[in-house]
Amino acid sequence: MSAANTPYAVNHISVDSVIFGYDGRKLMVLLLPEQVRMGREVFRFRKLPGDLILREEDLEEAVHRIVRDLTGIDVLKMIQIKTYGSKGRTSETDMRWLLQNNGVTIDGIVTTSYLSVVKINRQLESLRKKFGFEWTPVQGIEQLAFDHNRLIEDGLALLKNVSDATPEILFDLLPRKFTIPQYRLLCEQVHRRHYDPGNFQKKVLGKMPYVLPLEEFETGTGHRAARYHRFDKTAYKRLRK
Amino acid sequence: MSAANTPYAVNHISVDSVIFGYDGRKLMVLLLPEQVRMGREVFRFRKLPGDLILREEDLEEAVHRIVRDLTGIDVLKMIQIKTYGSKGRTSETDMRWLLQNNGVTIDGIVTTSYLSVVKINRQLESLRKKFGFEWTPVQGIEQLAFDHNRLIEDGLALLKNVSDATPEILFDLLPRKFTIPQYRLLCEQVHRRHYDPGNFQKKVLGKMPYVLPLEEFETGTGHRAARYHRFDKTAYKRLRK
DNA sequence: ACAAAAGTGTTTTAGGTACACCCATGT
DNA sequence: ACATGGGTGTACCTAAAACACTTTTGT
Repeated sequence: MSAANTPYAVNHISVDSVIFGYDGRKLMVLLLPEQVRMGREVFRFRKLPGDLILREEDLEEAVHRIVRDLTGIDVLKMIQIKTYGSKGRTSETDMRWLLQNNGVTIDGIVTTSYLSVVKINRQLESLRKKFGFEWTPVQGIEQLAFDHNRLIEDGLALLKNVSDATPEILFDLLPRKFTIPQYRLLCEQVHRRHYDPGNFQKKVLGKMPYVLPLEEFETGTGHRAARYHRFDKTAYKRLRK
Repeated sequence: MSAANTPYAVNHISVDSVIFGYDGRKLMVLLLPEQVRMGREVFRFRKLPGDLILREEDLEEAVHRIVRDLTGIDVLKMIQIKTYGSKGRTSETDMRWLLQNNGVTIDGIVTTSYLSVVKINRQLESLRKKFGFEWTPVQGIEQLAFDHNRLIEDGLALLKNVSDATPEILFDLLPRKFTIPQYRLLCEQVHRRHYDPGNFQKKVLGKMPYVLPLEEFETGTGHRAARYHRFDKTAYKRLRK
């Protein structure tokens, strides 16, 4: 049904972004609620922020623009996860197949996914209310639109790999002031394993001199209060040179 | 200059494959010689095997087909490296911009690169002669067409990461019979570091029970002959379960 | 005999794990 | 007082590194 005169596939390109957040207890992923009216029925579902890229737009530019438009968030760094061809994919491609260009039917949509992380703070909470996005715990996520569950899995796997090579990314996820147990819980969720609390404490304090103790402690815990720490980016970069 | 009636980019998709080989001494990458006539002048250059994908074709299908067509090689496994947008890329996009579909100018070409490895054996050598591809040492590679130097860099980085998680890939690169020093040299080139020969030997023999010694030795070396070994896939898989 | 690389053995070091135990806080 | 998790100290185990030394081969 394609009207083009070459055998080569003609595609639109879309980008989807897997944005992780951490509320101090659980690793979360950012989702957008959507609804589609089909006659009398209304289907509700949630999806990752994403859209088609525009002419004259590079992939990275596009994902930054789209995330800003859909969530208000100006994400600093995007890491490419993977590209998914149009064949054998779910209804996302079908749904947008209608898009035509001067009678040339698009053969499909190729999707490239990106990983990013954000600190959940007051500013971000106000954006959440304004734009209506939602944080969902990565563990026990529901069935999502399209193949978005897979994108999240692949994104989480990449987050794990990246954080091995570049611990910095996990501190971008933590609040400015955090406790070692909070950091440990985050690591446990990213690496899907358990860490001994005592050993973890010692490793961080002994091997990560860019994690600095503050004179401030948690309150209202029902047990000994944990000390707050902060991530010193300058010391971190100096160490990595 | 685009005649389409939506703001969305319309692209062709191309795939390029970075295929590594190992001759027992040096890590090599497979390149195809090309020449383009521009009036009286003939430009010669080398490039990675790659082409545009066809309608109704998935990315992986396409890269397998293209590699088979261009080199005769039926590669078993392809690992996606990265996708490069069309904007700000070099002349590859320009060169093929001419491709049009019913008056709709394509906005650009998005390229996805794939990593693969092959054993250089007699069968492969005969394919090399038949299809005219060339093996080039990864170290000290010349300036290639388009952004192919970058693709190779990114491919090598991925090979390193993959081989950390899955040592098997390096044995796919080694000949069926190999010596421990050959394996060590390969690891040194992939990981860009030096290994102590004695320690390396012990690590392989002690921690990799799927590397089996043979009753066969190198000859004509000018020094003590190294023992040949082989990779036992069955034992390897059993261990990883 | 000698050079040169294969291969073995020994020692040291660093990092991870297990776990006992003390500390601080809310109920 | 007690439960709960924060945090410290100690012992142990394993893997990696350093390096001395022996073995084998071609010239």
